[in-house]
Formats: sequence, C-alpha cells, structure tokens
Amino acid sequence: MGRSPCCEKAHTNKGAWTKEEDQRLIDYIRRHGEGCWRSLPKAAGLLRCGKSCRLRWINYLRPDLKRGNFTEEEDELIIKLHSLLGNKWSLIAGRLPGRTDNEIKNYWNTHIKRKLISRGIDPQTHRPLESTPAATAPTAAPTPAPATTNIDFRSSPAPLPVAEIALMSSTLDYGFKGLNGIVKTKCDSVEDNNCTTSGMTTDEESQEELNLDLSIGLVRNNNNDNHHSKKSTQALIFNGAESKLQQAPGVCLCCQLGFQSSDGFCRNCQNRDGFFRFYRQIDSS
DNA sequence: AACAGCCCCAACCGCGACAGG
DNA sequence: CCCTGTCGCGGTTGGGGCTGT
Repeated sequence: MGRSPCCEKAHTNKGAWTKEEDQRLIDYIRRHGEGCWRSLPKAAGLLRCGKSCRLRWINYLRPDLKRGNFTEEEDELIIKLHSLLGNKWSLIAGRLPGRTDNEIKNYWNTHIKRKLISRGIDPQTHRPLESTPAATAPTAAPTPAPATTNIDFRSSPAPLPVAEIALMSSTLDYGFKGLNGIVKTKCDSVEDNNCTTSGMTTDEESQEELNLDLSIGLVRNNNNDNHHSKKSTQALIFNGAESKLQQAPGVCLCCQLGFQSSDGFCRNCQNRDGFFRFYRQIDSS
C-alpha cells in the first residue's frame, strides 16, 4: 500500500509557487535559517509541504544561485564529472557553484545528451556510440586496484563511485584528504573518452588534467570530539562558494528555536556524510 | 491569427538512508 | 533490533512558452 504521505496533503497547495509564497519562504529562512522543513511551512504560514518548501528554496530561491545560461566551461566540466560520477547530480552540482542538481539534471537531459550524441558519444557510457559492449567490456571481473593505479574509464562497466576512487587512492590517515592531488583524472579528450588516473605514464604534459578537488570528510571516531552529535566533521568547502561563505554551524531553525541537543546542534545541521549543511553568511562590510 | 507539436524546466513522486525512540 | 519520522536524491511529469505551418 505504499508509505504514508510525507505530510498532510488535504490543505496544502501544489503546483507553481506564487510571488507571495516565495516572499514568505525567503523572509522566514532569512530570519530563521534553513532546516526542519517539516515544521517550516506551518511556522512560515505556508500551505505547502516541507518537501516542496525545501525544493523551492534549494532550486530557485537560494540567493547564491547563479541562474542564466551554462558556459562552455561548465558544459565540459559537467560532461567530465558525469563520466566519473554517473547520474550523481548532487555531487556534480557540488562542483559547480551556484548550480543546483535539478538544474544540471535538466540541462543534461535537454542539452548535453544531445550534444554528446551529435559528437557520436553515448551519453550514459561516454563511449563512442558505434562501439559494442562486447568490444569494450572487460573480459574478467575487475580486481581490486592497488594503492596507486591507472583507472581506465573506457573499460569501466560503470562510472566509479567517488568514494571508491578515493579508497583506491590509499591516502587514508585521518580522513580523505580529498581527491585534489590524490587522483588526477586525465582525459585526452571528451571525444575519445580516454580517461585514466594518476600516475599515468604517457603524454602527461599534453593531456588535460581535471582537478576534481572533491574534499571528502570521514567520520572521526573520537569521543572527545563532541562538537556535533556523535559525528565530528570536516569542512566541505567548494571552490567559489567559499569566498563569502565559511563553514559555520548553527543557523538551523531547530537550533534557533532552542531545540538542539546538549552539544549545541541538531542533526539537521549536519549531512549524513558528516558535513555541515549550514553556512553563515560572512559580513562582507 | 490560429493551431499543433515540441521543448524546457519547475515541481512532484517514490524510495533509500539515517537517526532517534 | 525494529519501527517511525525526516531528509535528500534521482527519475519523471506536466504546463507554459516557443516555433513552425
């Protein structure tokens, strides 16, 4: 019979948002910060479900959204990231400041897919369209890669999850240092889809490097670190976005209203990966 | 001008992950 | 360990705008 609805639907609006609804949501989040989406609509006087409010804010109202056309550089970055990450739109969006996962997903489906097909590339596999799976698929199940290895994405049956790449990088001490400087992805070109990772041996100077700079934080298992619930965090700072935004917890609505736990934060302040979700606007004056 | 078909994107839906009780 | 509530992600949809006839 499926799950129960995410919220009371009898008295909620659906469909396009009005300017008045937008303004209410903006005003409320300005005053109280993001978070606690479930209770936000009622508190903000909106006849919407929390999910809808969250989506509207994240995809449309957030002040740091770039909007407007994608640049050629963004196009290429999306293509490269997609070849590595697959349809992990939120991860891809994390590398494009001011762009949302929804926006990138839409753009992929409407523009980039077509662009790749016109180049003769399969948008899902990033392989030439005419190539058959039998011709390119590995003959045996892949064995675990050594610490530093070449990863040939041409022969990968599916895009490698970023965590898997990081694990293979063998730089785990306290946590992942991030892929920056650990795994350098090299592509001869998007067209030939000849992507490998460091330490590559051939034509390094002539190949374009894609510095993913994906900073990944691991949960540190340290009881003394009680800054944020059971999990401590490492900052996840994206290029571009960090110029005005610094990691700073504590603008979650729950926390604002005093619902936080004894350590000062509620779970809404933190992503499941252990990263802070809330950023405090740094006064630029 | 009117209509049909297409395109795009904002919004919705379902599900998995996770935390807390 | 199980159940429930919540969040966030990825896939899908539908309506408005655009273009061609």
